[in-house]
Amino acid sequence: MIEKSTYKDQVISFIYRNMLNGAFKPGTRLNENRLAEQLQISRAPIREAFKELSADGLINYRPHIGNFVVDISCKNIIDTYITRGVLEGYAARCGLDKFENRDFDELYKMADDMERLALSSSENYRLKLIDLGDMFHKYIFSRSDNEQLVEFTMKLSLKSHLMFSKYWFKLYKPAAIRKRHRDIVDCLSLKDGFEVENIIREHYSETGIKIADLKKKGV
Amino acid sequence: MIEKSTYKDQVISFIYRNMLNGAFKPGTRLNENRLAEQLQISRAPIREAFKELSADGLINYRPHIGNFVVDISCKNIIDTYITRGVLEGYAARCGLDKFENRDFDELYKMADDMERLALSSSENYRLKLIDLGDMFHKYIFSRSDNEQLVEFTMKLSLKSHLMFSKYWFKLYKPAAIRKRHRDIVDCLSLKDGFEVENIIREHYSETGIKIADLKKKGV
DNA sequence: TTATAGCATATTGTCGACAGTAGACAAAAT
DNA sequence: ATTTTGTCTACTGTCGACAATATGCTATAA
Repeated sequence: MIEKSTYKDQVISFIYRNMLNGAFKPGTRLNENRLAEQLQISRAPIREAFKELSADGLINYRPHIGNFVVDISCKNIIDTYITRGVLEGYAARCGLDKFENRDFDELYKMADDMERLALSSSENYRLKLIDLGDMFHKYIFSRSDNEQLVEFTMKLSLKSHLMFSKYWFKLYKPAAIRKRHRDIVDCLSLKDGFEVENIIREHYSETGIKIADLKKKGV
Repeated sequence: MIEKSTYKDQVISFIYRNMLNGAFKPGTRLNENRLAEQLQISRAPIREAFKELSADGLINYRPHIGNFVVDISCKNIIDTYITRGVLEGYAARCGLDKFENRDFDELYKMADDMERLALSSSENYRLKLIDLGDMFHKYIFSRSDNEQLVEFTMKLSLKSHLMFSKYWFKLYKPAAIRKRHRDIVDCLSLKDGFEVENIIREHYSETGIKIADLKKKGV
């Protein structure tokens, strides 16, 4: 299906790109006039884009003052990951009955591919690794059949993707990446809802703490 | 402190009020021009308000078509309450250590007051009951010290408040309201995180199912 | 009669201009 | 020297008008 695109949507993806490539660093002020001039459009669609980004928690809006790329504290990073773990953990538990053997095969394969990608030093492969990680987790929480749960989970996914993806490849060794994800699949295949929630919560809170740590050290 | 208010904020609370009093029923189209004329302002602040309401999941935005008060399906009602239970349950678990005896006294008192208010037939007391219910739960999840968690929980709180508060007084008998909430406090005071999560999840999923049921019967 | 193409109308999307506010700096008062 | 007051500027908030789009209606063709 062909997507209809307004200026607002293009502004949003423009800002996404700039956040990802580091042009819009945390704390940066996003000036309406400058952006409008830069993109050769009026301020209206810029403002609409800001509202949406603000709702997703990616920029910080202060009335009469302006919009700023969110600058997340260490505590907030951990909170975000913990919350993500709670949501995805429960989502996985809900969808547990729907997983079949071919799902586990697929997920194991993803975990193996992650290791392979992580072993490469190419920038391009690194990006693929990040995408694959997103896919892995989305595969898991999407089974829940609870729209509200999925919506929140994806919101946090987007946030951590844009804010922290630059850290991800520094967190774990390739073999550890594989193991951490295979462990989740192992747990899923045992169909023990309680343990599934636990391991996914652990998975995220551990990562959150590591990223907060990296940030504190000012990487 | 003096509150500064823009037109956008006033539009938002105008729409809140109308959703609560039933003037803007689920599915209603919100026409920009009409609202602008009605409130004697331009369309700009109206559109800004829409963006914010849409982000909170209270209205539904369809590009190039318009904005509509969300019309939630029965499944979606249940999903919303289940998710709320998951979030508040975990938040309560996180803040469990911070609860002291005087907190439990306070919470028990709230539960008792709820019964008293529920016994009255006055419209005004009914509204107070709803507020007290919100306070009770907020008292619990606010202890978590996890901003992200609290943010999501409050979002769902707002949503269910605006969409379903008209149903609440039909759900349980006054004595049951008291008991259901006292049970939660009992559980909190035992400081068993696992059980706390469970009882709060139950609390919400049960309510979600009941409301979905009422809606299906077309009350 | 039914299907399709084009027109009409209402509504959203975008524009450029102006109004109002926050924050910085300079001037005045103590 | 320090605090207060006034002014100036850059920015956000709001405006009314126009452009683009969706949808229903009508006319035409099969």
